[in-house]
Amino acid sequence: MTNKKIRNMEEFATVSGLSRPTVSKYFNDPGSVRASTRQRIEAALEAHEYRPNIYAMNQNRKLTKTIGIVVPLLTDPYFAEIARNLEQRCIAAGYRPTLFSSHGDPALEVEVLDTLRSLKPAGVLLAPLGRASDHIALEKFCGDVPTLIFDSRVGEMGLSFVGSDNFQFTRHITDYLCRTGEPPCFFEMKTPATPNAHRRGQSYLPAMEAFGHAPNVISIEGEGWGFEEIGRLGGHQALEQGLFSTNTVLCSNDRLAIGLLTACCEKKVTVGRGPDTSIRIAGQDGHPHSRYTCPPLTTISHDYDAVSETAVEALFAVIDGAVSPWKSTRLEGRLILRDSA
Amino acid sequence: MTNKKIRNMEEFATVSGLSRPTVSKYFNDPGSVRASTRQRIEAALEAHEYRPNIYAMNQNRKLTKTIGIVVPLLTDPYFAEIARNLEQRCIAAGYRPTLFSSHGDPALEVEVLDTLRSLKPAGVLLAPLGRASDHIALEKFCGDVPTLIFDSRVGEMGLSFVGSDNFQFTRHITDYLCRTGEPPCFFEMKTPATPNAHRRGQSYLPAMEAFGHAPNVISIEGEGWGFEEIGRLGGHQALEQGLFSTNTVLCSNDRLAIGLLTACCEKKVTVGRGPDTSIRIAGQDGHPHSRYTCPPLTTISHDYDAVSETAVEALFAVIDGAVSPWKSTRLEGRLILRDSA
DNA sequence: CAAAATAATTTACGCGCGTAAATTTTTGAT
DNA sequence: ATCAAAAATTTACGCGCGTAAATTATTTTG
Repeated sequence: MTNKKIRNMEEFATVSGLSRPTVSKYFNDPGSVRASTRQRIEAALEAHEYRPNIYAMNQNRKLTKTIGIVVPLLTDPYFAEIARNLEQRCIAAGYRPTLFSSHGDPALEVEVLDTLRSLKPAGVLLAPLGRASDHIALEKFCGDVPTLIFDSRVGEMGLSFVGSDNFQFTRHITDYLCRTGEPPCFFEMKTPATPNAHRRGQSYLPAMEAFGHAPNVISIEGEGWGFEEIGRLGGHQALEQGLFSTNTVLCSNDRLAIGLLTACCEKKVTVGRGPDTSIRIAGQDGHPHSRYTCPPLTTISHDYDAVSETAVEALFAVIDGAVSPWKSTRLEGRLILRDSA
Repeated sequence: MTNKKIRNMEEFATVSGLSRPTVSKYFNDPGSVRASTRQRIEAALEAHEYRPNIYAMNQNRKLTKTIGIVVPLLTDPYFAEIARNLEQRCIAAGYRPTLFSSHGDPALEVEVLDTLRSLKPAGVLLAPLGRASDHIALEKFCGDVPTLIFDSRVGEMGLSFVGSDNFQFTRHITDYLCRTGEPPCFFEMKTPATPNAHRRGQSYLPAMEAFGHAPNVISIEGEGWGFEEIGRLGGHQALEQGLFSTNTVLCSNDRLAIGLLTACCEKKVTVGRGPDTSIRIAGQDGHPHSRYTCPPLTTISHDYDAVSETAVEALFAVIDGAVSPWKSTRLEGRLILRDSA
């Protein structure tokens, strides 16, 4: 490393013995310059540690190398995990991912989108809040920025949708529960935040019918994104009022199940599939925490990798110029058998 | 809203009947222009929806309005929660927070810092990985960017340190456990990732001594940030080999405790403080999930709000020109009594 | 080895804004 | 009404880079 510091691309071009436009080309696409030229630049890069000014770079580009990743609630490990997955794929593809959380607030979601718009991103991976989202604002944003919707579908917005097949989720785990014991009651929020929850509720009915069982849906009160607490309170109520008509409960999602497990614990109701337990509980999502509940939670898991890869690939294809009609891709879940059911 | 779109600040200044430099002043500090001028700008702002180009703005500023927030692992709800807290405080203060996670990887931590450097942030709130961090790279970064270290202290880096008083944490909860039952064993990782864990281990010994009890530290194997799994595996081993000399276990942190709870569940060891339970388990951190374990976890909680506020205030003070010597602020934790101990 | 194809260079302009200095206008107190 | 202080304006320059067009150098091909 030499002593004098490089201030701009002009100076850096000089020390590497090239012209500024050539160096500029390199930074915008290292593959667009001759191999020998590339080596000279990379050698100079190690010797002088220069990095182009991002702001000056992006000012004149209509599209940057930024990818926005937006999730409804980053404190939910499920979204944190999928965000991490997406983030790493973006980096691997040479983009600069930037992470945003709507924190469960529709107004904040719109603000995030406004911020994102001014960032001129090459594309955005957006998991919307769902029901509470400002649909008009979302639609408008999708018109301005190449946006791929994931996790929660809202209309036919954006380039495409990638998520999980909620019908398959519920059908599959209901099948399992029916085959291995009493048929499950369905434990859900009365006014769910996302359309996924609605689909799961819808799917429960025919799945039960196929086995000739009468469905029993317990819809509990509760607003917002504090699912564990909602599940816990609703669980207490359901247990007290004897709303569970069988000894098996399928929860609309894992966080609700975690709350219900806590309620059971507080009520001294033993959970599990053994002979000395009184209730079976299953969730849906494959939440990162589900492995560590007591007992460990039987659930049907998102295919995190496949969802992430499909979403990212679809977005990159469009960024690279592909034109394809809107479509919805829904991936199947994998049953994870543990002790709770 | 009128039809023609504003392309730049020049045009926006024209429609609002002002000069560009005045408008520029407004965007850099709305309070720096006369009230009547401010109103005219804000009226025009609503009528024409113009937003200054961030890239052009930041190009000529040596310091931007960006605040970098870096945590070791965003998929850990503890860090996600504190990041959310910090984020909102930054927004409230008129800054643009940008979130980064090192994902438990020292190399990635350095990359994040490099990215951050090129963002010319007004300041950075950094929770380092700790032991695994590249100390030289961190030190260098702190020399370039106003950086406040939080959560895990590493030397005397940056402007200051804000975190929790780990000595008080362990002393306090050990006291509680000693007073209410058998004295606790201490369950920890042999090679912890953060200095906090080390302090807690150190603090356990004198706390036990004060009660005249012999300490018993169980140090388990395990590398990385998968604390629950490490706790679970270590828990199985400890239970099988009878390493817990009393019926009470204090874990170095909540995630380890969650893993131990799972191990107990898998081994049919009943946890709680009732007469019909065989082991008491407590954690440390006030992890967002600790309320929903089975049984709910007794723990000593970080004061999330106070830590966040202190950190943010300290950083803003320096950004606003205050000069103060490096100092370490450590806030006390609050005991949260639940059913596990 | 010459011609064609490819890569690099030179030259030149503009992006959208920050910002400094000098000037004019407005404000608020006397 | 008068005048000093404060605010806004005008003027002018520069930041660091993208990018286009024309030119020159290098590599590849037949």
